[in-house]
Amino acid sequence: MDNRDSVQRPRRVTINDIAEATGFAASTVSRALSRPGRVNAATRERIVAVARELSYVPNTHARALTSGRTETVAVLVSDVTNPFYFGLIRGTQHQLKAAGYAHLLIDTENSGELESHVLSKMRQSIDGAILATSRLSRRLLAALATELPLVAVNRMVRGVESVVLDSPSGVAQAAEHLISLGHSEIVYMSGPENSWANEARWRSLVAAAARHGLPVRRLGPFPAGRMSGSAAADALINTRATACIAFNDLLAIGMLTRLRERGLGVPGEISVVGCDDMFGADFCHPTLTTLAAPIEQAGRVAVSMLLARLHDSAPATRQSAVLPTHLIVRESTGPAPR
Amino acid sequence: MDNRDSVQRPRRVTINDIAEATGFAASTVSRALSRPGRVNAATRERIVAVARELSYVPNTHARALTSGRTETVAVLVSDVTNPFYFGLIRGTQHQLKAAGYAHLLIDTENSGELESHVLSKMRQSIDGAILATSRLSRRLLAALATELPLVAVNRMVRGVESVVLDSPSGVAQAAEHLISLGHSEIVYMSGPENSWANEARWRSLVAAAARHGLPVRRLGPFPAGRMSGSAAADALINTRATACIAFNDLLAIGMLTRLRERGLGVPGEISVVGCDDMFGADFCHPTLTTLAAPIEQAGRVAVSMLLARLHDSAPATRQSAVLPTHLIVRESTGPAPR
DNA sequence: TCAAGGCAGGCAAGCGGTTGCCATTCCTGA
DNA sequence: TCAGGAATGGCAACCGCTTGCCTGCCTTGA
Repeated sequence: MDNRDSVQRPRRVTINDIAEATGFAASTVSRALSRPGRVNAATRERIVAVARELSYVPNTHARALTSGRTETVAVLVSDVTNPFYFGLIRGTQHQLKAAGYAHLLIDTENSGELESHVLSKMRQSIDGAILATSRLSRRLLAALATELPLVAVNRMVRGVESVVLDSPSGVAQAAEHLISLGHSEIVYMSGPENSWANEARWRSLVAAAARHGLPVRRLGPFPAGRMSGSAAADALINTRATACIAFNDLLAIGMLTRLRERGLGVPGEISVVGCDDMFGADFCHPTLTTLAAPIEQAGRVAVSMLLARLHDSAPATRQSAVLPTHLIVRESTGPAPR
Repeated sequence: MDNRDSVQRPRRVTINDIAEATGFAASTVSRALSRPGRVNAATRERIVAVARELSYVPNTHARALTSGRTETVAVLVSDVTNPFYFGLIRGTQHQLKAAGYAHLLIDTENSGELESHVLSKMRQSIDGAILATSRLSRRLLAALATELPLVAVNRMVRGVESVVLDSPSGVAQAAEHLISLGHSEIVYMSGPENSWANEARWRSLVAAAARHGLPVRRLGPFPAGRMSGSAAADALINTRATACIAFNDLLAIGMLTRLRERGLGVPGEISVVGCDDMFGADFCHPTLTTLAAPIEQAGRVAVSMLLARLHDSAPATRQSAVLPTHLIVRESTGPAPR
């Protein structure tokens, strides 16, 4: 077969080359390499040695084709360039690499449609998927989970394994913090409506404020980007409230910029709390008080759960893991103005 | 074949199902789907209709196995969580998605070894690769390029297609800027030694300073992370210089933090210029004067070059593309102290 | 001593496509 | 009228690996 590429890819060494070199059948080579117990130890050693010598690399596609296993896990995030995902990407990546799995990172661009489309299209090329902040409906998510091993991050749905960050307790901490600083009303700057985390945060703020008999208000929804910060800040100023908790740090940082533009002092006149402690929260100005989430760990845990599911045929031991969050107080919060 | 997974993956529809349903041979179906010109228009329409009806999804692995094409491009970055890569990731992603290619993002963890290892292991699963800031040696890079279509970003090597950012002119602009502010010595805060961009920037700074008969100095190397900023700042303070250009924004932002800790005013006492205009450069404190690079565009261009290479059997029309950079002046630079 | 069973290895049938080559059919121009 | 060729479709051989099943042989234990 001639190759019209300018590039000549040298023929790769296959299992058959090893078979020929060792005198064993290809099937034996295959077993020696992927099912150690099935062949004689001496045979295996021999085969492994020759394989190494020829620098054999198994062909993923051939393997996937017959076995159905691809040793690949997809990680779906709604926006790769949202720094919030850093930790997640990092965590999943490490854990997957350690387990010898490939890491397929997919940006779903905040679209549930794209998300499910990708998932169905990819079904044959991945062993499982980790969905970070899925935009899918409960029903759809549950349905997908029956077709493909899935772990959701920051999304809790019956029938779907998940790892979630304990925002409720974190938001409660944030609320207490603001209340202890003398703020008498807390405004929640809402993120995208189809975000589970957004609703979870809002609900826990409502609950926390209720415990203190304080009013809360919700503004938004705002797209979860820095750009939305301006609109959010303007809306906040308009309420004359002195403290807010923003859906995430991106939004909070955007607000900080706008508040300064409009001459409002933070934390002098307004206190701002973010969520996620993402990259940048510690060097923006003023530095941001925020809810730190162990998101990298979440990634690791999610991978562990998924792999456990893939390896043991047993169904999940636990349906979901909850990771603690805690408040990091920086410069953006202070006493309420008198 | 029974399936011991708790999950039942329904048998997927194959090309044969379509063949059966339409009465054509599998080969015809295959052609209708992947080589439109090769079959009668009516036939193709019929087949495509049935395929859609059965919601047929071609099996990537089977296809890759026979054709060698995987419709997948790997994008290697030295650290996914370095915001500098945001634009690159985004740009490559869009362009690849538009072309129907899958985007395999790989973190090489700053290791050339890992980089070449991944590349050789992946050879059969990808059609080509885009190497962002490769840590590979010239020789190795050139060798790899003969085995696999490659486009390097921010790295120029004979025999390897590349898209580079015109740092020389950018650094020159930065130098002029500092000089015009009255600074009489510019210090370069060096990044990793094995970074091509690092050397390129240093060389152009030397050249620019020489044109003005001014001295330059180089400190470092410092790892390209925010953490290294402290060491860099301390080293800078020690030189008593009043202006520096940092290898990248990450380093510059790290320095800003440390300089403030040590009570040095920026830009009052020291001016700092970063490189890349990455996420955060516009909201750190003070906001960072930096060299903006159209990195997202670089990603797009890199993908275009690679795809052109993959599609036309013709060798590259141009070996490398150079993208302009420009200085964005923000708050971190100011007149030299008298 | 011999049946039963375990171990190790080989055979061959795929997995789901792609593609070189061949057979038909029909069109074209001399 | 007929050779030559384009258009269209089918056949079958793979691609590289996995795996169900079979065979031969060696252990074991009654």
